[in-house]
Amino acid sequence: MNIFDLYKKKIIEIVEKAKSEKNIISTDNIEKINVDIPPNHFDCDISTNVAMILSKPNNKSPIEIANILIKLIMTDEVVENATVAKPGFINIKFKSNFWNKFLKDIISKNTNYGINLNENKKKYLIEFVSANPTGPLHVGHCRGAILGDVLSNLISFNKHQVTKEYYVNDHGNQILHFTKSVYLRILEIIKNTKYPTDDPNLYPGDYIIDIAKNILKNNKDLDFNNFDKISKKLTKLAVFESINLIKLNLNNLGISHDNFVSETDLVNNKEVDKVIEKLKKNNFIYSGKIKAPEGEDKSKWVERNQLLFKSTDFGDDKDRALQKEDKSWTYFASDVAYHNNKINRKFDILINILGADHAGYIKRIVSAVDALSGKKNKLVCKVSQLVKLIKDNKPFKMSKRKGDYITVEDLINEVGKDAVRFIMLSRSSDVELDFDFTKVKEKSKDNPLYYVQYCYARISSVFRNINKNISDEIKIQNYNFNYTNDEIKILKKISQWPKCIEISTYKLEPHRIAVYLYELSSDFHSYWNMGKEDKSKRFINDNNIVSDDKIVLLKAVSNVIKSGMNIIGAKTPEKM
RNA sequence: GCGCCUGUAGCUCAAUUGGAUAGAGCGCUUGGCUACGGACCAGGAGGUUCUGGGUUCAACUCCUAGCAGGCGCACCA
Repeated sequence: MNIFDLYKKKIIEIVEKAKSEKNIISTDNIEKINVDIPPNHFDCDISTNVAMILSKPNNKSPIEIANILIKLIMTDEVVENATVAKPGFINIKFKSNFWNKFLKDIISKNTNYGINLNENKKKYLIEFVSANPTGPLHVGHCRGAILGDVLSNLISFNKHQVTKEYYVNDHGNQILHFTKSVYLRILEIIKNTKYPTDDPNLYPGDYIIDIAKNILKNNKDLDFNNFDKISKKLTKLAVFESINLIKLNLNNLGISHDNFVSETDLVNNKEVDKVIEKLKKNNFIYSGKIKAPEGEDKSKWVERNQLLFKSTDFGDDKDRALQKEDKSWTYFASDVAYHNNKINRKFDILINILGADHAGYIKRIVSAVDALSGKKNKLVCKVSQLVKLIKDNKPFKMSKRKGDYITVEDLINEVGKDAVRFIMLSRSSDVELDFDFTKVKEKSKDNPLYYVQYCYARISSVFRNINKNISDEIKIQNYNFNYTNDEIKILKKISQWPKCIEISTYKLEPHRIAVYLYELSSDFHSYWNMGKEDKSKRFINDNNIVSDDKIVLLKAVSNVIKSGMNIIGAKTPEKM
């Protein structure tokens, strides 16, 4: 149960009652009230701003309103005490039987505790990674990949339906250069011709050689004498190899997509032509010229007459080109077709995860979705900022020219999948992230993954000591315990879990989960250490028994850590 | 020139969708292992939340004008 939602309803009931008894006149803005967590130094469990909200419509001071309301709040059977604080907050402390009810409920829910069932179930499509299929994933792709995956976990944790999709840009010039690179590596193998290293269009990485070898191995009767004749076939083969490489990388990160949608297929199926027609009909397309941006060297600018989409109608700074000079479609044009395809599949919410370097692309694609759906379909774009790699306090540089960038594989081999996932989520995606190799490998408080896992392992060890398993179901007859303030501190933290889930989902900010788990672990470690001086706070007593109230507490903490780590996609080992 | 993101303790970052006395880790400093797991804990010092204006009972949060850093701004994808 979400005690904040629950008590908000209660407060509204109380306000209605006060109105019917003519103690207050107006309940305007009542939907704006909050039930929140009070700051630590107050000895209470929840607080509400209701008096401040009702102050104006009733033409009374918040303190006056609060004093009227606390009399009614005090009559609630679960309330021990209600007080009014400075600007007009009402602080409420529960009787200890309240926490018993709370615990009984969350223990029965197991790892389902925290699911937000207030919303109607929706169909989500989340597109993420979508890296060019020209080689393995590198660190730059990693953060967005994890962000997308964890958002999917979060959304499906809340019982919505999620489809995870990867858009394969297997069309256009980049792919042509890529195919050419593979081709030249093949020639290098079968004809011993030297691979040109000075052509900046060609891909330098050694993995191209592996792709060439694989293609040769599986296509023994293919004739490689004429590039133009086999380029289409070769592109298909090379992209296939590349995507397999990427799938492997993703797999090692614990990520799997439901669909891979091919750009070439969209073009071949004439979906681009169709969507252009649709936009033309609705008057969003014209033939015109784009002006050079201010402040840049305009001498090299070539003005061309081309097919443009009126993205400025939707707030973009310029209209966007759909067709190249040779009349082939631009990347944007086929992406518009792809998004039309998404709209036709009737999702409620579309989400795209993009890297910081593509942030400038958002307005035009959102504009396209607005135009195509008549603003009925919403596309939400989430940007993940750069990751700065640091080793021994020095930045770690990669050179794209040499193709010596650090791959996802390198990263996982160095620090492990779970650490990569947890660290990438430990900060808001809006800020650049320092990924410090040295620290991530440390097994200390510097490393939040271990800190949280250690908490779970400690709980496991208690169960192990009494010959039980942490995942065993527990059966308690009567929830009739008296928790101390130190224990209630942990319970209060646990009570915030549904709120954490709700906000993380609403704002698409999964880092809040990592932060929360760290804080919960901190509260737990703190309590654990109290047991050193105060035996009553140890979980296992002198007779090697764990009392029921402590079992329940342990179980509640471990359930939340378990489900949080499930969402993040990191393991919770019972021993470390 | 324009757009997006960021600016909070010496450093790296949080801050409950506008709440009360802005919190963690690292670093500095004092203390705690015969211990249910010390991969841990308790205490101390450290702040004009980049600046100015505005909205609000209430602003790190929203609006506005600046400053600084990052990313981007053609038919690349």
